[in-house]
Amino acid sequence: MVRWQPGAFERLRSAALELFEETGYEQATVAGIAARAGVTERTFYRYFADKREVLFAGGEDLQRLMADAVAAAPHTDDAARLVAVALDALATAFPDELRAHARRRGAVVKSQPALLEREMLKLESLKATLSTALAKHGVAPVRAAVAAESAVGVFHVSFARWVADGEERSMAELQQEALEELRAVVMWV
Amino acid sequence: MVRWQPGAFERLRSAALELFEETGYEQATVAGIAARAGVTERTFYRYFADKREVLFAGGEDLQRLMADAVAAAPHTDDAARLVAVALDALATAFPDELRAHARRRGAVVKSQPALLEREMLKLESLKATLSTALAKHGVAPVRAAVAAESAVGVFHVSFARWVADGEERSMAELQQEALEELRAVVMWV
DNA sequence: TGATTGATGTCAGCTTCTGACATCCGAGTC
DNA sequence: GACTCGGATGTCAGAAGCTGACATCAATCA
Repeated sequence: MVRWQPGAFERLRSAALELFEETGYEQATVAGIAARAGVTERTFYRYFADKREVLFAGGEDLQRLMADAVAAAPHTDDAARLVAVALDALATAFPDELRAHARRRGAVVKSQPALLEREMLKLESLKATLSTALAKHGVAPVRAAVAAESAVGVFHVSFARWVADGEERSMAELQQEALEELRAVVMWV
Repeated sequence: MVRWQPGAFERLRSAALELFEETGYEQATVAGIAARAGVTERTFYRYFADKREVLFAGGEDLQRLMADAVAAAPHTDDAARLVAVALDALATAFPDELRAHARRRGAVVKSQPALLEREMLKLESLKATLSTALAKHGVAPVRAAVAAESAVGVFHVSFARWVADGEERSMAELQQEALEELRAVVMWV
């Protein structure tokens, strides 16, 4: 009766993840996802820029969370301290309740280079945001850029471990450990 | 007369770069590139997996160069030393003669998120290669992963600067400087 | 009731990318 | 010189991703 039920966005996300799990990313068509969500293909593209993006919606929230945390940090140009603030903020975005869903999503992403590619672009965007945020605190450009690369690198490695089978430690713990490993490497030079 | 001139691969690469510069990446069609190179669209796809890839051919060489250098390094599990070896190897792949071409290519890549995305995937691949190479030397997995993230981060930042307008320093110098900045950040924690 | 606005549907069309098969050129063989 | 064989290319058809333009429907408010 009704032409459209509310929540098309969420329905599309769920439908896509399910279909990707069932048939594989490539086999699943946008038309198929849309049909499962009860809308047309055209509507899919009104919510998501492309087929891949349906798995990456909400990435801006993560950036804003991190950027706000750094911006609100006590005034300092100590890059290391600001990086710690950024990592703490990121950790809060991945509570244990989300791990099960993150694993499902991660399995799909890992299966397809095109999706890994998009994930890397999101991380690059995160790097750029962090670098800018650091620079606003007075960190010199090159130092800010390198710090952002390493910080997001720590996040990336930790996230991969957080999602890995059997892993139970929190993002905060894993990031702490990764950061210590980074220290151990750099100290030795 | 002749059905095909040798060197289709190089002709396609040149034609693509030129056309991208003239009309922009999105406006340029694969058919247009192929026509300019004197070949059909189908042949383009025999050389390059997709439209973007024409700007990234040769990435495997870079990986091999780095992997070989690390593999040939004196036996040690000192990650910092191995990272230095990897960065030195990477620097040799970017002599000043290549800078002009790298700038043209870089301008196109920077103009299009889809291309930036592919570039990030290549860097991710480089990270994976380095992480594996470090692990083969006995570096613990997490440490290897974090070290690879930071090392490729240093490379990335340095490469961006190397290609930037007005920059004249060598990749080796820029990487050295970036590495020192990284040290300064991490030391402070 | 009527106007307005936002979400959706419909449709046409371009482009990317792939599979299948035919064709041509060059190199070696007899 | 004729034959053959393999690699590179051309031809063709078609699926799927994506976009612009325009119509339609439902909720809201005047």
